Amino acid sequence: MSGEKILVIEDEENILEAVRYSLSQEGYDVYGATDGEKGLALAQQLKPDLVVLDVMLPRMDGFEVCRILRREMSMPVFMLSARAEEIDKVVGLEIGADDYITKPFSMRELLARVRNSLRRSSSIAIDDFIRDSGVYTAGNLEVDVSAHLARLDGVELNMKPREFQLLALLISNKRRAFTRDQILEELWGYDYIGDVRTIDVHVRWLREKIEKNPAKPDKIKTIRGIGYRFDG
Amino acid sequence: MSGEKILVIEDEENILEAVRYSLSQEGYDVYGATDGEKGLALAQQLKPDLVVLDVMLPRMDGFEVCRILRREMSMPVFMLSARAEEIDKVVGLEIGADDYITKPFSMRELLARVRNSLRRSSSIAIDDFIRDSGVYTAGNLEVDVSAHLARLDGVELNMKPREFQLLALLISNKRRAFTRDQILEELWGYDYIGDVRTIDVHVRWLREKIEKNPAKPDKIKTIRGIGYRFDG
DNA sequence: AATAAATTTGAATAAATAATGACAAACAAC
DNA sequence: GTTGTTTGTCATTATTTATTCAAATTTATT
Repeated sequence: MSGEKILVIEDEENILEAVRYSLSQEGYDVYGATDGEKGLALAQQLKPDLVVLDVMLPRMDGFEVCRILRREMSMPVFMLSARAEEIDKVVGLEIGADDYITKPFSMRELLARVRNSLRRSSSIAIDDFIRDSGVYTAGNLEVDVSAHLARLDGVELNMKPREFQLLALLISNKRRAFTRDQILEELWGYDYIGDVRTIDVHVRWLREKIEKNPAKPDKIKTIRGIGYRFDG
Repeated sequence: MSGEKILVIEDEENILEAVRYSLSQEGYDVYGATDGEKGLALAQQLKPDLVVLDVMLPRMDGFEVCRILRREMSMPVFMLSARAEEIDKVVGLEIGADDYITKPFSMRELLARVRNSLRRSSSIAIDDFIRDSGVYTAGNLEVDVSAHLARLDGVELNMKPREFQLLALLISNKRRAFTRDQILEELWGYDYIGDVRTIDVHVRWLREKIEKNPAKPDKIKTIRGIGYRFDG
């Protein structure tokens, strides 16, 4: 099982190890370097899919490494820094990092951002449906994502924002089963704290609008033990 | 019913008790410690599923405890801190907690986060091959893991969660014989306590759905003395 | 063919999960 | 602010599924 390669450049061993461990758990191949020069060399050799880069590094600081990386390669770069101000100083420098994460950060946050960033480029991606301006249809249902509009038998449905998001997510990934957790993370965001059963309720409302018989849905199917799936 | 073990390390008795009480109510087995050293010792002995850790502790501060825990074990660690500034003070020091919660926090928030975190880590085993989202076929049988769907002669089968997991495991490892123990470990988790004969029963349900003649199976073969094997 | 061991099958019970309905909180528009 | 709308939570009910156990059957071995 070969995951994507991530290079972590960080001089504090504890942080390096913690990050390395968490990312490995998620299935990535993680490589580490403890100073800027080594990190840069390793990056050039490995061509990782993503780089996590501390700002304060011995031998060559994170900004410098980032600048060079940016000249040569195009993977996402995440910068870690001790404090917000430290980053503020250089934001004007237009280093070109893709994301800044300030210490102390939670692993949860880092993982979520990495996941988000890499998802785009991976093949089993969830459609980035907000930018996606496609029109999806399924039987008598028609969903125009960019127009933010859904029609049933040609008549416009009055949808609440959440409902529409949910519908858009599901219909733009027909026949893919989503767990409630995936839906929460996708629509509510990784840091949302809430009850997964909320999803059930939204699904119910959605069904009332788009299903002929909401109790026997033929569009949004329940996958017991998993979640929901849109069947054309 | 044995809930998951949670260790709370917090020197303020009120908070400790409040947290302990709330978590117990949710069905977790909660243990408490009032200073860093005791907490660390208890953690090493208990191997809890999650640790809630105050930043300011007598005898050994939270970051130190976290660092050591991180080196030795891999459970999620939640850090509690008085305020954002308190964390700022130690910025540059060690990090690596899974989540930070700043005081004053609501019990509801803590509970929700704990619940989320544990839910996530407990469903990793199953996700393992859900992530492996191929489509497998064997004769007239077709299994689409990402859609969580199986078809026989083109018609959709109505599968129970466990049945599907079992089928997915077997068919994605055609011609490999699994012992009942391996199956249990793979699908139920290594720490599951239960009768291995349960597997037989699930195999039976499965055969009834996918075999022409369940008594003379040509897909899921019994390997006497060993277990089962999927033959294409 | 008899015996022992393992598996299949059937049925009962326990447990888990989802649908539903009612309510409360958050948010936006006025 | 007040009103109305949207969103999220919670408890209840209904349903489905998992598990265990024991009896019947099959298979291997002597």
